[in-house]
Amino acid sequence: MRLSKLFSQTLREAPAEAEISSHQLLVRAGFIRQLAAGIFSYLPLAKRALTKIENIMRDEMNAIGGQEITMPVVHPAELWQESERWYAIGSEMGRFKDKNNRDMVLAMTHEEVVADLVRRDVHSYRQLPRLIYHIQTKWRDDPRPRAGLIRVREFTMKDSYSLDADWDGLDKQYRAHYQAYFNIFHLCGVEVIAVKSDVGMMGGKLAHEYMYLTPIGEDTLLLCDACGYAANRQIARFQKTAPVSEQPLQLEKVATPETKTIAALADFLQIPQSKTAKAVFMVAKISEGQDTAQKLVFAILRGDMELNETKLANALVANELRPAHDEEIISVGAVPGYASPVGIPGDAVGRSEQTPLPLVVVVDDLIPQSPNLVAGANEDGFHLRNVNYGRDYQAQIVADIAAAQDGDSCPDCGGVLHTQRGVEVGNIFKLGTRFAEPMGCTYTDKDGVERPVIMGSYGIGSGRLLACIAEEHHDEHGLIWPVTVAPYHVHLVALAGKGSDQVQQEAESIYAELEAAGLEVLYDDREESPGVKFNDADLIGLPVRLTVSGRALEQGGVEFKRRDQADKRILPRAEIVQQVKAEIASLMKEIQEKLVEVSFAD
RNA sequence: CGGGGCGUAGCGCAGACCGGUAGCGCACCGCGUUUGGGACGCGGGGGUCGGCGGUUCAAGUCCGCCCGCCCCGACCA
Repeated sequence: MRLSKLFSQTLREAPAEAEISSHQLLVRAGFIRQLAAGIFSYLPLAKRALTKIENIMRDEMNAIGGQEITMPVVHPAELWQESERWYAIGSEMGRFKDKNNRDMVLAMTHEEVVADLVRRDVHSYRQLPRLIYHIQTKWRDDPRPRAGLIRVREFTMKDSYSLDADWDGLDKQYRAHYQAYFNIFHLCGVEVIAVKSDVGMMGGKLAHEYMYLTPIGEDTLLLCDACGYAANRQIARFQKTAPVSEQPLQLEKVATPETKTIAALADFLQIPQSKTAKAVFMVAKISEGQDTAQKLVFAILRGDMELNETKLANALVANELRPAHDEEIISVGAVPGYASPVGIPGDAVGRSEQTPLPLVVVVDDLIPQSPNLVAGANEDGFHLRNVNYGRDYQAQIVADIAAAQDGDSCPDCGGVLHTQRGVEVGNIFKLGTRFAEPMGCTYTDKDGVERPVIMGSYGIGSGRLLACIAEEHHDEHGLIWPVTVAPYHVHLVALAGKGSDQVQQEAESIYAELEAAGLEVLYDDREESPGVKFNDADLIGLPVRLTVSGRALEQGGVEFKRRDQADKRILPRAEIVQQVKAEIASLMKEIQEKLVEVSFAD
């Protein structure tokens, strides 16, 4: 490809809104252009890199028995109503009506369509197991797209769906993906760790997320160096230190003016925060079939702990959770800043605007073991000493709802947990019968018994992966593509001044030779100064740079430089093709060697 | 959805407080010089100043409403 003909242009300065390196560099190097918030065009260089990423995914999927298909981007709403996700998912789902006024859905993912295909075509155990996958555009109207390609609304994803007759089969396909995904990320030059994750809107039994560790990541992970425990903060467990047991003492009201926070309370009473109870009010939407009930949630934790909303939502089986307004808190008889469940009837009903809201009290599982806590008195300016769970109040739900924090103890080995940020570049889910049951995907087994198909679903976003590669592989001058995903392998720079036809002719013939040898070459044939050409080469970041110049020709060849190394050397004119091929092969080998068997951590 | 910021040429920005002919750098086009790390000279093109409404003799500038984009939070297969 001649740079003079390429549809894109490098920029000296990145748009002001680009903050992270991958975003700035991909824009400056002419890979991507933004159309709207979270919606991007991919120019030729990006398209070529994406195609390589996707082909790596194809190879690995095919290697574990995958068969590529394509499923639609537009789905009839009925399918999503059958799975009930039409009701469970809010504004994130793109909905519109067709010309006949029928509700339609823009695909966020394809479990429903897979289920529909399966129930139409799969009837016998002889048709299982199967693995199908596709690479398709999805739409998720994310409340806040950000960080360039890391978090977008329209994106392309490779997703695969495993279909099995039994749970052992699912386990096999799950483990096959577990390893295949490590292979894909290693081949793309991105180190990841697999962490257990929340199953979220997918439902299902077990899920792992593949996290690329980076400070710009939006997920917080808890990692244990001692035993390797790794989990998304959303579900991370930790060992709670059991408090020293005490005889329950008598309730005692104490005046605590202007102490509406736990910190202020502990300070005022000169007690540790662990001797206080914290009340957090949320409003949960809980779907009951096609109806959605709202409940006012009164969550109680020890004062030294933070609420983990995902754990709370899971304990409630809620699809949505938001902080309660003060009026809603007051409507059940509690006082914001001085609230506690003591004296609030368990069947209390509050009001949100005009709607009655049933109350549900949830306490963290450490609370019943923690005696004589200080909690609010539901009276402005007063707290209660010696509040004891069971004696003074009851909860409908006792569960682990506390967030793990830096320095907490590892749930598996007791070691110290630390937090790190990461970007989720892929995930694998054991769906089980989450979609097969409601959508009627059944097959007949050997004994003539009808059984549900057991499903798994596995996704990798290709654009996000591209961004993570760029994030990982760059320096102050520009991108540094791993050879496996580089849009081209060789950046051929011709430094031909006017009146130096010889350099131009040599460059042209070297370009032709490289192309003829099957090498992928980006040839800078523009009339630009050397500085511009070198800077653009560094910015675009192809693995190998060849410079044809009068100086190099005098030394008998062309100058060779790897983008990831500083040193340069002259390749003899006659050996250019052969040596470049050898270099590319050795770069490929460097990456191939990173492929390792990763032990499966359940 | 809450908090904050920003919309002036393709990109980066000035002009706005204090209303009076819309500017600078880069990029782009032409000619010439230059060619190993973002060259130089001369000439040139490109703007509904995010939109609508208001105030005014006069609005990029003042007022109101709306839209878009970015950041923090909420949310998130």
